[in-house]
Amino acid sequence: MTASRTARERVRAELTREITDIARRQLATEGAGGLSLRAVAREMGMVSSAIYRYFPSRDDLLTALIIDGYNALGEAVERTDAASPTGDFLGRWLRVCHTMRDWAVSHPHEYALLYGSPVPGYHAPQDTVAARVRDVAVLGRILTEAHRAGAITPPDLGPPPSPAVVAEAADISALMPGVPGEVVLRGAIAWTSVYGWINFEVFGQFDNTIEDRKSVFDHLLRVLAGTMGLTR
Amino acid sequence: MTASRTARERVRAELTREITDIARRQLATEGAGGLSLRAVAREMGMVSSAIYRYFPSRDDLLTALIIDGYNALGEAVERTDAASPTGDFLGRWLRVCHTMRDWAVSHPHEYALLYGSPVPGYHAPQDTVAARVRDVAVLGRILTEAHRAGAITPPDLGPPPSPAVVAEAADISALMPGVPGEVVLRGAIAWTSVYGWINFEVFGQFDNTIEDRKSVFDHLLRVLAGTMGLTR
DNA sequence: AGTCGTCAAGAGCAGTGCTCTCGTTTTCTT
DNA sequence: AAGAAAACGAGAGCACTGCTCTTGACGACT
Repeated sequence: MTASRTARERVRAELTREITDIARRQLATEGAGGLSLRAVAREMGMVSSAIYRYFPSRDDLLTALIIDGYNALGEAVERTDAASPTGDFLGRWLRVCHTMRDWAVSHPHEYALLYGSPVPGYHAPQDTVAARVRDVAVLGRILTEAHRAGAITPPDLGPPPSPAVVAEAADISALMPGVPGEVVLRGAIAWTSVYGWINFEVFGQFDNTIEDRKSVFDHLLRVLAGTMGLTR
Repeated sequence: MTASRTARERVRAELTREITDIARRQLATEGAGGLSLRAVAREMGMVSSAIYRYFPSRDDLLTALIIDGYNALGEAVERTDAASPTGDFLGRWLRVCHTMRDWAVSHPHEYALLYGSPVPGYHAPQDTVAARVRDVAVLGRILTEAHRAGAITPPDLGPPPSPAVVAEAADISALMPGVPGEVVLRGAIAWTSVYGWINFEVFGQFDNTIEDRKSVFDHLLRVLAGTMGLTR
């Protein structure tokens, strides 16, 4: 009985997947604004209204693509970290961040969907949060393990954060049990710096200014490791 | 003679200004994607095709808004720095960056136009570069003057940058004559970190995570000052 | 076997950027 | 001052978008 029901659901799942695949291809070439439900339908040989059986609106399609994007990025990062020697904390930090940058550079439009300006009229639903934290969770794990191994000694770079500021980062601290608040904040700073760089690079702010961006990015990562006090 | 000619050009300039004003208001409420030439024309009591006498395409209107945005941000930053005591380099750094963040938070859609993902199908023409460097020029001035005053002693945060990496930042170095390459790079890193934070904040990445963002941002700025070696 | 839900298709609505044409008005030239 | 030239607003129209509603056919469950 489930077989027949599955028969229908299978073709439905397949069509849903085909829609997202075509949409992702359109997204990669045209960008988020150029994503057109009618064009997707045309490419599938369907009529435009039929798409709405699978995605109630354009925003729902975008949401699916966003979740897929977070998962693709998160999976790439997780795989990189899993392939690294556990005790090489500095190396893990460098490789993980390079993976993030590589992914962003090779998927600029998808990256823009995740970390660029929100699409007009679109507000991300809660469904995305689970997939969104995969990359920051990896950083948290690296810092936590490095701290346990005594590989973190943050340098003195000015006045320590006030308890109120430390408290503000409580949600991030939850990802790094046992790590002191100052180190958590340094990690968050490094995190925003990395994405700040990637944003600038992907969105063209370095055009005609910096050419060998991977090398400068690598230097950025090492300076950030220094500010976090990640020594090995 | 110029009076009569000016008569027409004056009304033209006035209408052009009215168009950009209405467009900016639309941009502020709807975002870049919701900017509609027809809606602007409607609000002016014109017919849509008349707008094209003033802006050949929607992209040209966007370009005008982008240039205006860079100038508004740059002017705010310059005014802040001009009002600060010249020798208070750390204070200038803090105030200038807070001004940038304040502007971004209070003009999120305009900010998104400047530093978010590029508008679909839109490629910034060269006209924007002159206005775009006003804020980074201010940072360059602060660092240059601080360096001359001996207020910069960058801490050791790992291996120094290779000559090749320093050479990549030549265009940025040109803004800071006499400043050593390592400091220039630290400055560029701080710069990308600041905008990385602002991006995260404006684009909603800190929602339900960090509440008192100004305070944490202030801490970020002080850590970055320490990274640059800006001590006073 | 009959009923009910799912589906693709088509027409249609309101909106968009943009083009072209047509009189009118203003400016420049002779 | 008169005529040529340029600029202008209005209107119709094209191709496109997201989305809704209805219709008729097919497949699934009682």
